[in-house]
Amino acid sequence: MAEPFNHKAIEQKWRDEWEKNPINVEDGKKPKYYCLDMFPYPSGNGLHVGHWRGYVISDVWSRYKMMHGYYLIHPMGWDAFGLPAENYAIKMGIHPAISTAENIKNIKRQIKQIGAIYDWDREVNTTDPDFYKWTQWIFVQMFKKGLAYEKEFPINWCPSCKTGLANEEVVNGRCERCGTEVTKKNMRQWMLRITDYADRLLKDLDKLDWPEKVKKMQTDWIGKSYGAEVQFKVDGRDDEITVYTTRPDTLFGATFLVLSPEHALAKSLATDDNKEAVEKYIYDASMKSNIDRMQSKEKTGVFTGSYAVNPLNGKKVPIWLSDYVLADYGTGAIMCVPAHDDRDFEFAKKFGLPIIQVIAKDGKEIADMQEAYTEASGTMINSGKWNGMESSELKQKAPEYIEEMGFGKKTVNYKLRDWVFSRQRYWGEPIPIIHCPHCGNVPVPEEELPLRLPDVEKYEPTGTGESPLAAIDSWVNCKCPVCGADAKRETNTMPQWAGSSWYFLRYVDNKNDKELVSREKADKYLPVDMYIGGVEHAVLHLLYSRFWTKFLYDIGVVDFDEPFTRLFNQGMITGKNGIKMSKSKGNVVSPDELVNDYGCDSLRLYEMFVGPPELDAEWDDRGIEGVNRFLRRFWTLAVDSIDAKVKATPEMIKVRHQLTHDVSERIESFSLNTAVAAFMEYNNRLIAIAKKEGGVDIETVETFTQLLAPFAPHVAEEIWQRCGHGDSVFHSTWPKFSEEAMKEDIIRLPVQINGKTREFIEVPADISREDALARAKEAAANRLTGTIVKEIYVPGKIINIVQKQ
RNA sequence: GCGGCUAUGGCGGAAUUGGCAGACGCGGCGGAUUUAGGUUCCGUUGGGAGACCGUGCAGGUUCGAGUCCUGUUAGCCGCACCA
Repeated sequence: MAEPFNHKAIEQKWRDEWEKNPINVEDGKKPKYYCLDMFPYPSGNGLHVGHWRGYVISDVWSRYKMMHGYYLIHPMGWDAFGLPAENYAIKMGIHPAISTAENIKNIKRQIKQIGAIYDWDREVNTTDPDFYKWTQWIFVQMFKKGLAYEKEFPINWCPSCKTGLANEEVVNGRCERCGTEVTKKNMRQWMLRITDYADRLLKDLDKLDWPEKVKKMQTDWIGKSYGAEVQFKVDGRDDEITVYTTRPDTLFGATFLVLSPEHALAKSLATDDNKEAVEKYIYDASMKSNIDRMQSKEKTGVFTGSYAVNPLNGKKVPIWLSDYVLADYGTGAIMCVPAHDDRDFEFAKKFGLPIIQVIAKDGKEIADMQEAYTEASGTMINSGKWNGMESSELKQKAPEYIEEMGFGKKTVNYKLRDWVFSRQRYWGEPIPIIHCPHCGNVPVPEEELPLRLPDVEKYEPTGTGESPLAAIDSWVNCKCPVCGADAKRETNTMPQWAGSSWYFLRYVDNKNDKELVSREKADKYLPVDMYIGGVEHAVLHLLYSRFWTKFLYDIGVVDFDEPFTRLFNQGMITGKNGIKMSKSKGNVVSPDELVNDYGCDSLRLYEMFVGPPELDAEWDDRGIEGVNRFLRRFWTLAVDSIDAKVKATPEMIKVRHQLTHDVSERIESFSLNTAVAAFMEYNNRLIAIAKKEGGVDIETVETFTQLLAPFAPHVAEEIWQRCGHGDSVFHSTWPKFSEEAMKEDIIRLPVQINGKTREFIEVPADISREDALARAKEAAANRLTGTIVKEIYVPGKIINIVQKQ
């Protein structure tokens, strides 16, 4: 009898052994494979079983790749700057530098329990000056290229976090971090010109092996649209109003203009009669929060009293203000064609403005229009020289016509805004800029980087719009590096997304003090082949990283312009009833106890077994019993079989090939839950065989062990050693299967009568159609009472006999 | 409102190109071992007494539909006046 399975002893033994003799080593010949986890921010709550899942997925995949002969880049690090870390520090009353260090220690301990094959020599920490030196360096390069610039304008402001936010950080009008309603605040900001990259960010999505969902989210976020800008002269004045439209084909149907209340001309367009109402409307709009503005679906508006002239037909159209027109999209002004736009239709109805149809639906004008006809299909009517044209065609050509006629031009618009890059917080990379009264903004000289974050006593956000750094005179006051005059440092810090926008590059050369990454190492190890993490970063981190990578490509730091070739989003582990695990809900399941009771290998297996890796799964502790039972049963089978030394039977060989096939295929298609099911199924089969034969042959034990190794590395390594191997199972080559050897000789074929399964026949796998049908008819003779009208035989699958009574 | 995903036993979930629905596991039930409980092992487990019925619901295509098509409902996620 086998000795009992002692997970603690086995796991400890191999943990120590792998530490002493690392198994992932480069020999200069192996190709590289870079499998990356989204690195965690060091939260004070530690890891729960949901965090484990992603790390186990990436580790299974990494080890699987390793057994295919790759040298792995599989690093781990800490995203330790930013709001989450700082808010936690403030809550606990501990300096963020200290709390961050403590949390990293704890999480690192927990991550090590996973038994993943991380290369800790590559570890990075975004708060390490040796790391953020390069974050600052990238900013300086962007500044030099004109991609980082200062601007004063109303930005999103979180009153709770007391800092400005990027558009990407505002979710449904609330702060992405704390859920507080975001307000507007007019502030001087550092911006990054991500919009310069909009087209490339959009186009290059095509070459990525990413979930369609994420690509779509980025596409929508970038929001490219094609249309035209059209200039309308203000009647009786010199001013012009430029509108942006995607439907220039409907220009003849424009019966009024609407400007956003923030439009530069809004106030001055008001005639004396309307002045009061207009000013009140502008004021009211300025007091509305984003959420109010989003929630009030009912259109509001005010007439300015002024008119514009439709450049196409010379007609006077009234100019209105309304907050449904966004100030920061397009030109902040639109031409309204109520007949062919839902919003314009609603507005026109409410305020009694004329509706002119210019596209004939199904060849005629709509008699009693109840809703706008928004499709660009139909013949143009009421459109002067454009009459008779096809709308869809005109939509394409109109921008050029307008350009030729000289009152507008073809344009492309994006929803993507430039990245608000400064934060009025302490815990971030200081922006390396010096404000000189003579030279303007001057970057901190590169040789002076890193510009260290000074130690402060008061690190709480001030709420005044100034960073806590502004209070440190000795730090703020400096000399201009260009002219030597008294100057002041920029006191804003970078957002939490700065370090994570490029950290994956640093892993491959994390000790380089001359360069961000050496070109040699970048060429050798980058880009990331597989990136694994949650979907919550679809438009934040993943968009920013792509932007920074493209920039680094442009300045020659790296030779690729997309950082993550393949992306996998794992589903979330939730508590009962799909409720997100959180400390406040009290439904957090910690892995620590489970590791202690069942072992890391069992928990790893269970994490994979709970469901498809890409879908959310509800955690249920009880399920771990099942995988633990499997592991113990396999242990017994393996250890007993090693002793028994039985010879392989044809059945064992066949099962071994089938197992290899099934597991390989399921891992390859990322169906890790069914791969675990395959282990269990084949384990059951092999136990049954072993009962008959006194064990299974050593090669079958070895193969099973190799296949299991990515999932349960410790047990696998132990059994592998007991099979007589001196080297690690992870240095062995992934088992191969042969279709020939897998084949069953005799198969059980279902026989259907009129599509319903009635009988089964056992036949040779290569039986001919005639023989199969004959056997089927024989078996189902008493049911074949009618006339046979059709006979279907799908080899290896099914027989269906269709009869008529 | 628009877009996407999901819907299968008591539960988590399996089912290449349409081809035995419910693999695998949890839970349940019965038995063996045990002084007993737990463990372990064996058996059983969609519903129905049965003909049969069963993949959210209603149709359709097909010899055959969980899978394809049309419509519809519910839940989750994303976007949300982007002209």
